[in-house]
Amino acid sequence: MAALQPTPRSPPAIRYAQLPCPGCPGRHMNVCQPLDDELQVDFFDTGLRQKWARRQQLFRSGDPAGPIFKVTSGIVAVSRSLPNGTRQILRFALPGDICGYLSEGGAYAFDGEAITDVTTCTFQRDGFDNFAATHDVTAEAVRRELSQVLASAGQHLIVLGRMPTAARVAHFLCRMKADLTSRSQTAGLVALPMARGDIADYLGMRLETVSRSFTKLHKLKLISVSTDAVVVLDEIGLAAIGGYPPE
Amino acid sequence: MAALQPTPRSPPAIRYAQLPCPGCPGRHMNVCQPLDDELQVDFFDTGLRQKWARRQQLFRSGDPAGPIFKVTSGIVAVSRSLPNGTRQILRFALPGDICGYLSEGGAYAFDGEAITDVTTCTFQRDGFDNFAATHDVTAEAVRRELSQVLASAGQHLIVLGRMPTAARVAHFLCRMKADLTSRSQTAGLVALPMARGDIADYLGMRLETVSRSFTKLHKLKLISVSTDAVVVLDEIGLAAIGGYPPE
DNA sequence: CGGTTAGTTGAGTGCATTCAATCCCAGTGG
DNA sequence: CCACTGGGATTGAATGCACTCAACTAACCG
Repeated sequence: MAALQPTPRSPPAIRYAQLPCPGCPGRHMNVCQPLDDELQVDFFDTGLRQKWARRQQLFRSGDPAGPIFKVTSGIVAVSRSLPNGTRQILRFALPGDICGYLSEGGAYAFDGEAITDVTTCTFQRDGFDNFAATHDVTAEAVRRELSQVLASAGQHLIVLGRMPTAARVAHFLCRMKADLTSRSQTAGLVALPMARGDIADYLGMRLETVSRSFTKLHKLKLISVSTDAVVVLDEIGLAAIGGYPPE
Repeated sequence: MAALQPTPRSPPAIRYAQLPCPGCPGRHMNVCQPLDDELQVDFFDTGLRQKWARRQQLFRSGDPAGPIFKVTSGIVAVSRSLPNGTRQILRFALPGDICGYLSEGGAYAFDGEAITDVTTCTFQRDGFDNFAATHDVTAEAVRRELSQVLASAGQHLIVLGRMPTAARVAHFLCRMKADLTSRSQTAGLVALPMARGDIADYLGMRLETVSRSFTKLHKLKLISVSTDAVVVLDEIGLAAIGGYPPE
């Protein structure tokens, strides 16, 4: 479990050098995207750049709610673990995404773990809130980000509740492909920086089943598999199995 | 399916008679709760009271995003159906809750169906947005409502992804009990206005399995079951099985 | 070259599903 | 008043999909 490897909570923090948002090139609606240059500098001046090693914990469910993290590179898994040792990953926060935002009774609502090496722009919570409170565009962007994440969680509920395992994997691949393509990617190549076990924890299945699903989709000539990437051979067919896009 | 019974989309709308929020007595953070009396009158003056029959659709995924609904009595299921006919209920909107808020590309993101007879306070979307834009407390309340729903969706993901069926049902009962207790309810009696099939669609299982789970929990002397209610006999034991509350 | 970690594959089990029968109860008409 | 009907709920039997446990392979690093 997490306790086995003592993870330093706060890596060295470097003050942002008043640069325009490095992770912003916008996949998503984004909390700093709508700001003009001057405001963006003000905003980022309240943030610190931090680097995190793979498998480090950025925040932990139950801990007093501290900073908010904007992922600028790498991937953070937002998750929660159950007493029996299993964990469920709720979402992967990609570059540009915010995580550690939700709190319940003054504590982080979920765990945040670096799936790859990660850099974040780290904001003090009250500074972040104050900025949002005094700048309408940011408040609006936060609202949109929340809506976005909520819609995505809704989709995820459908996947976990109503799809067989192969379909889940197919859906996941389509989703990753769509997410990555909007960030300029080579043809059908979908990078999979996360381990099989992480995908399993995201899709509510076992890593062996993830593996079997990959080979199954491979045998159907829909994808070509390697450890840390997948080539989508038949996007239509894959989307059909994965029920993607919705409807 | 839905097409079988032609459901009139817009039941007769009655203009709100400038009354204080009828559904507000606050289970939750609420979009009209934080307003002072005068503002609340202004706010509700922009809403219409509507009545909906059981199994009527308030809004439909894919339809142009129309009004936003505040449930004032009854229960609305927010769901999405898959091509194969199965559906997943994402949440039950109880009195005080907002639904129909999320949109994707100008269309409702999900379906909304009255599980019981329902009354709503219905707001035009842009009127609602304008009000939130010009009243900070409302904007803040919307943000909190979104956070609340998002945290709840996260919990739901854990249930669907990582819990066996009996635990899902136990969790569901604990949750319903907590929700209803905060709205003053008799001892251990948990009302279940929704059908078994609805519970199944919410918990990602079949109605037969829901039924079996009920009898299983009954045999463990944790609950006593009837069609439209459950008596919780052993709250501790039930919570233990259902992993509720989280952690 | 040995050791470690991640991934794949195989065999067997079990839990939830499917399909079908039965039960229960409220509503209705004889 | 009671038999009939229909929808919802429960129960039973059999199937199958995903899980568990275990062996094996591949890649990586010292």
